Amino acid sequence: MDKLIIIDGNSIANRAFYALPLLSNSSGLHTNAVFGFTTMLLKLIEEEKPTHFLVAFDAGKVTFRHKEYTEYKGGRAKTPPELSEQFPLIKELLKAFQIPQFELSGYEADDIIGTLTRIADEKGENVLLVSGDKDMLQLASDHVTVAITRKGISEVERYNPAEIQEKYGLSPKQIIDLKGLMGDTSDNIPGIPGVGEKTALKLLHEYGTVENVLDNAANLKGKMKEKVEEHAQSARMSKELATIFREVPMETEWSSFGYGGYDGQALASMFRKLEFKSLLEKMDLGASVEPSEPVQPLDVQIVTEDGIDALLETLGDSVPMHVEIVGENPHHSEIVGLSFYNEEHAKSLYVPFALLQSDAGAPLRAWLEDAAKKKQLLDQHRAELALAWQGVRLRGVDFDVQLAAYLLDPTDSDLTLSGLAGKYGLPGIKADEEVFGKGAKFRLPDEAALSEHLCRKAYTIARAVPVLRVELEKGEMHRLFYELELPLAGVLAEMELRGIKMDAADLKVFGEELAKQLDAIMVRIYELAGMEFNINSPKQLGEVLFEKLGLPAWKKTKTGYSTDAEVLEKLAPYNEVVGQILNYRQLAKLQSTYVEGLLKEVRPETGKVHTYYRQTIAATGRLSSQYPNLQNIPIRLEEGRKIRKVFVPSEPGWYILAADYSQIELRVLAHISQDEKLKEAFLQNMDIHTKTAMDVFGVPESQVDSNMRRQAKAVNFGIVYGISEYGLSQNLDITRKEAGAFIEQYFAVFQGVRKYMDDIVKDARRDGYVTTMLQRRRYLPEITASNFNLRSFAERTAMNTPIQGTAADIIKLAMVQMAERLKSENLRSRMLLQVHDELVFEVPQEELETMKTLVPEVMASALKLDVPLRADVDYGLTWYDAK
DNA sequence: GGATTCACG
DNA sequence: ACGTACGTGAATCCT
Repeated sequence: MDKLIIIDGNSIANRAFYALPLLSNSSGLHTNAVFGFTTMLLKLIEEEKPTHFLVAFDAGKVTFRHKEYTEYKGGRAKTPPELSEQFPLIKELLKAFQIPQFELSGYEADDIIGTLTRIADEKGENVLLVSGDKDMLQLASDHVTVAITRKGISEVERYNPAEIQEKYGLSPKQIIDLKGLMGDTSDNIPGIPGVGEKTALKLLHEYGTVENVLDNAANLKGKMKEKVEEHAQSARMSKELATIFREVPMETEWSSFGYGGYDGQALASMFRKLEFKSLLEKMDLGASVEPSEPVQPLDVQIVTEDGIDALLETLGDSVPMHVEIVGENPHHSEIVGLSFYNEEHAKSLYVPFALLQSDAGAPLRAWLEDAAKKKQLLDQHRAELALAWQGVRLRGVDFDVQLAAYLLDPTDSDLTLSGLAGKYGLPGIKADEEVFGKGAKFRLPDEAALSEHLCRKAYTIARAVPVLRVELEKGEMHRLFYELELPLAGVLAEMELRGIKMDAADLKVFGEELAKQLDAIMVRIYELAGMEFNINSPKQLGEVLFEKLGLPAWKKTKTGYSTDAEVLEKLAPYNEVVGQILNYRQLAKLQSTYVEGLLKEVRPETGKVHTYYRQTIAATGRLSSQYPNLQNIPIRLEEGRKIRKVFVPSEPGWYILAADYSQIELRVLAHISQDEKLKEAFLQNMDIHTKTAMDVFGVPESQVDSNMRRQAKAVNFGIVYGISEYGLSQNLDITRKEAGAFIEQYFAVFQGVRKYMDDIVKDARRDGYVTTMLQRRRYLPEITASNFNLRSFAERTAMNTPIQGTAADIIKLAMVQMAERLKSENLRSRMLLQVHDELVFEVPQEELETMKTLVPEVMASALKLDVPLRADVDYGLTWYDAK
């Protein structure tokens, strides 16, 4: 038997658009409605296996309904451009799916659908009608099932006449009467004012139709009677408007809706354009790529003991390769094996890790360590760490696919090979998840499947390298890549492998003291609250504070009361318990994250922690740090700052030396904006917040008090973050108007900064991206959004990224240069940590004097700006003392 | 796994 | 009218 699926195109597109976050691909095309539409189509094809398929769209703006009622659909918000621009994409998508589309000028999709379902009814063919609009229920019949989307788009609720009867106690036809009485705000259909679904249902259960309700108005009572009598005409018209017209004149050949499946090639190319990577993979369309890149079966050879010599010969002087590592933290992970691809002979080679580590593997290990043998990898940093822990020092990497892809789009969250293959039109490759499974289900497959997959990786890297190389050139990021990021990867690995020594015993003692204090505070909190509860649970805490103790709740989160520090500080005067909770929170944080968290990461053999700097995470070009994060060790509050006392030199008689840039972001801003006043402040080496206070408040230095300086400092922060009145007012706890006055006053003085802020936003709109001084790039597709919030966010990002990103460029330069200097000057001092604007070293006593000058000198001269860069240095026996 | 909170620059 | 300061990672709770 035939089965026709009809989709209410406009309705489903709308549903998808509002149900999903505003996705966009890297060229700024919005894709959320298309994505939602696609998932729905795939699901329907898979689950329903339709023999016939059709999508109906509204055509034109004026329909016969407007002639009868000019207000029809008036007051409806205009379709946002982010959605309008997706309709052509949806239509293109449907072509790839080979699903017929239907629209007729002067009629809405509803009417086309109404007519088609009538015809199907008459022919006795089965129809599944999919819409987001409950009005469609009027079309349900023995042959027509109506599926209405609910919450989001993935789920639908199906209705046949019996189910409508069950849920509403109405027949499908009575759905029209329901709307006649209720009206519909979204279509501007009035109905009877004051009659909602409940009342309407009650009336219909009693009287059956609108007409009958009106005829029996006299039997109604009180207010209801008045309303019905007064709006009788409105109810009749509303019913008429709500009635789907089922006699649209159209030529219908049932066979023209026949569905024979989608065009895989067309769909794959569509998904690539839209960057629907997950769908490409899920449908295994990654394989059906552009004709220029057909998937080649690989000639895989698993290398054995006596094959090593031949392998080395095949590898030659330059080869794409892959190191398969299991585990998140490369400082303790397992290596599965290595794979290589030889372009010339189209040969793939797989080396199990055990072979590499055996005696027979020695020549290959030497080859890996030979800097003259060039290698191209995905994530050399990770490979280098994992291999180093196994005693093999990887050298000679001259291209890194992951690092390159990060520079091309630092916001790309999927820098795996299968992700990049989808994005850059490379031959398809399975996602690791598909081969290994994930979480508890992770398993290595048999060696044949394993070697095939890993060799496919090396092969994909081979295909990726030339593509990414060209893209880097196009974006003028080749120097950033070859001269900065690639060398930096090696510098980072060196720092991380070295690790930093911790006094674990001392940390334990600190933790024991914390535990005592926490115990005491906890007892006191229970006493003051009059009950025991989990202080760590914001939910329970909220109930205690705002319900039991009745404190005023003024800020909410998605799930309930907010209990963050800002709220608690305002509540502190009301009840002693609040201060105790703040205190508890502070110490609990130290205990769990810094004492227990750090102790877990200390290597018992060496007493060191080895952080893992991530070079491809932050959208601005900064590094991030994991396992443990050593970029957020407490410093602002003395209690927490004490944690820094356990970071000590790894050798007796050595010191910790730390140097941090002074106001690097504002100096960068002075340079980029060329603002005369700001440049002058730094050229004269003034305290920038005091100077800002003088200029903003118009007073001499002697009259700047600490409060004025504090406010000026907040304004400077705001400037760097991409200022908004609202943000500044929140930060300073002042009104928006006052914040606005500050900002205006600031810009009146720093006019070059104002011009920069205006220009950078315009540039971002024109180009779709912003760049740092070293050409690091960040795309901002939402800069043209019609949604105020999204657009504002993108504008602030446009202002902030060149500043934060250039500062990141500078300290990265300093790190690479510093590593070179330590080596060239035969210094024993070691660079250990980077904290965004600070570098930390361990230094033998006899090098203290040298390093005290060298480090600030290298940092200050890393990049030449039109204002001086300055780094302050200090040293001591612990990180705490190097302040 | 999302939400909340809080540590850093 | 709209309602967020920019960039991160980790611990904890709870659905």
